[in-house]
Amino acid sequence: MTSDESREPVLDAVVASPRPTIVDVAEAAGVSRQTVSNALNRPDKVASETLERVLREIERLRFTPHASAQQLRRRRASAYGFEVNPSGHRRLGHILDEFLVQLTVSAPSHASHLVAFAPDPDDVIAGYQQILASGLVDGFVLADTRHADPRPPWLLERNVPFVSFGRLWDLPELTRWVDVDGRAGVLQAVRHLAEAGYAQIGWLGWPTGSPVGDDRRQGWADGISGLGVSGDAPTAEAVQDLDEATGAAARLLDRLGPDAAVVCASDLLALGVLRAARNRGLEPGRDVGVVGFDDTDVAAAMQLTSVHQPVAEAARSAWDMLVGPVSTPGPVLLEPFLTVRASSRRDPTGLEGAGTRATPEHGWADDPPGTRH
Amino acid sequence: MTSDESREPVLDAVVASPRPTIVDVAEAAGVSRQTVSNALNRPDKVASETLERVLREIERLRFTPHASAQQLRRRRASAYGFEVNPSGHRRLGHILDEFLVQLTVSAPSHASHLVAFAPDPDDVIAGYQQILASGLVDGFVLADTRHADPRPPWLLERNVPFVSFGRLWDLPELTRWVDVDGRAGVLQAVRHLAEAGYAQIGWLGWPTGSPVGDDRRQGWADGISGLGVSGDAPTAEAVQDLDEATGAAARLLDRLGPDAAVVCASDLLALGVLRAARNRGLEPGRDVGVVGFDDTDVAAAMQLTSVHQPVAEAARSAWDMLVGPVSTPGPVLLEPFLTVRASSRRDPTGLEGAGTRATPEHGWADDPPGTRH
DNA sequence: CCCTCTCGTATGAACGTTCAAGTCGCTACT
DNA sequence: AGTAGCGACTTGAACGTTCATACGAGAGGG
Repeated sequence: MTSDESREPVLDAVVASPRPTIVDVAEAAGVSRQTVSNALNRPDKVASETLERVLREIERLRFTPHASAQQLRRRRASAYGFEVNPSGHRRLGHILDEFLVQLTVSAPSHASHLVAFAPDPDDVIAGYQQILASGLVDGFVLADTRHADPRPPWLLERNVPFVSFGRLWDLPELTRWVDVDGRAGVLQAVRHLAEAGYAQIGWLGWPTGSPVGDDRRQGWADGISGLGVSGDAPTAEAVQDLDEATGAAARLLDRLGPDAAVVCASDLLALGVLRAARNRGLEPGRDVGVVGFDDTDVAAAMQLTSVHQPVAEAARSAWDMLVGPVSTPGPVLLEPFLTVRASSRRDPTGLEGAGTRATPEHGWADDPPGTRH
Repeated sequence: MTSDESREPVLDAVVASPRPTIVDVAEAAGVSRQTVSNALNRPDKVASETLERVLREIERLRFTPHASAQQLRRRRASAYGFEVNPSGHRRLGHILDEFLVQLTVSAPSHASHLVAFAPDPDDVIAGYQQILASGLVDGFVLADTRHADPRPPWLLERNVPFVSFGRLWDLPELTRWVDVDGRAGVLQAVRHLAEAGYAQIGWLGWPTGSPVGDDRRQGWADGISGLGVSGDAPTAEAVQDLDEATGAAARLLDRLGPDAAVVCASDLLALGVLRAARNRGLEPGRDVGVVGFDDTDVAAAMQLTSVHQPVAEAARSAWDMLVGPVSTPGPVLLEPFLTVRASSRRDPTGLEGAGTRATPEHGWADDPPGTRH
């Protein structure tokens, strides 16, 4: 209203290109810095008329708060570190890459962003220490938690916020994780195969001892006993390597009767089954059912039925847990779903192509009526 | 030397946990803020004795400069945006994911870091605009440049630093890109197949019109004519889809004589050839040579010879171009290399497993004596 | 009528650096 | 001898916010 105390050369138009500051907006709207700040951060504290005027000026001047200044003053980066690995063990499947993408997609709704970093493999903790000490990030999203992982204890000790994608098997008292219920996924696979009419369902997994692998195998065991199909339920083991898998699959097929199916702990292992089957003239789907795990693009390419992880939902949960109130979520265990393709269909529907699709093809849309526990 | 003007309670030990600031270091070393700053940023401006003392205190107090404060004062974020996409077209191969990882690995040596962001697909530019206006990033690394991509002109107009992974086909005057010489890669593949003794070498590519695909095809054409193998050199086309590829491959095989080989524009297309070959009882490698492109993990899994892109080197070049002096690099075109697997070996060496390896297996170590133009 | 309370807004200071412009002492040129 | 120049270091200010606090006006209570 009273607008004649500013005697400096007031220009109506946006003068130069240098980014406008909060002070420019304040002057233009005839209020103080703080009111502009409030208009953005605590709109309820500003009289509605003033608020409107300020917001109008913000729009007109195309003002965007300067992130570094906010970070400095707020003493918070609103950023989180995500460790990426020069794919030594970039096994089949970029679940983690996809997880990073989904985290990034969800970041804005938490007024945060992600900073990628690659610690020295010889001293991973130092990498975390450094990026944290610089104030570049407030915390971390862990993925690919190893057995006896040094990171969770280290972070815990320093009170650094973090969340893990993948259960913290070593630290049962910790609840800040999201994971996908591998057991439930494999259970679904077993039921699906039983319904499809396969006479016998075997398991091809990793050597016992890996928590993830054991969990998935448990799903198979539960499925088998639940069906009462019991009788004979052969299993085989192979490490994550195609040749090994092919060999193990061949031996497994020897022990399975006709019309059998195999559920696998990974798409790569499943690939081994496909290969072993073809080697003896069996057509996947028609002659032997095969189901993989992870729904990698290889699975899509090979028309392999596979258990799909709801990565987008996992990312959302991770954010909630990371930035939400300390009280909120507890651990989250998500139910995966099956992407059915030709490798588990006995009917010859898909013969002209390579299989029809009952489920969203690439699956990447993610998250059906996603269930959570 | 003179150390008795500080009368405040001087504590020798690190007192509280709040992060030490440059002032704490200054006091501890008996110098001014600016000298500490200089010790870190312009060591040549500091007397060696003082320098040593300051650095010692920095170490002792575990001082790390506060990134936000630096960014604010320097008016530079030393950060660059990298757009990630919710993998609609996450076709076979995570070249881009791997590129992101390698960029991240190289970031520290340029005193920079990467911020991932996912713009609204309906207004990509707005996403760039916003993250830029907030001062969170100084520039961008583009990847997956589309035809008629709006981003390069937009960035150019605003003088925003950027570099592209992938040629800027639309803007020949722009030189700030790194790319992999697809033509040269395919040429290598053709020569390799000829040496291996395949009688005839066909091409399975994408429909004409995509710059990348046409470039790769040119490598095949060059290879064929260079070898004088000429005569009959059939080609076929398919879009990036396994069924299409399998069909096209079948038709292509019909037109090829015995002992022929096929070079493909992608691993997925090559997968189609493998499949078509097996459908008619041909053993890849022994009966028909197959080479793919991208050296995805699918290629590794299927023992498919493939052209490997030196992604790590590409990332390094991208950084050089992005943060280096305006004068430096010009465009960089990197030579890919061939990862040879069973699918292009006529001898039966690999029969017990699935093929022996002449080249670093997973290839991810990247970058042989990487050649650059 | 005075006192207290609340609401809306304003002011000074601070966050932790680096820039720009000093000061001081010494050397070396004219 | 005067002074310009240089090297080593210091000081005030600024970067653009938000925190903590203060202020003034009006409402409500005794």
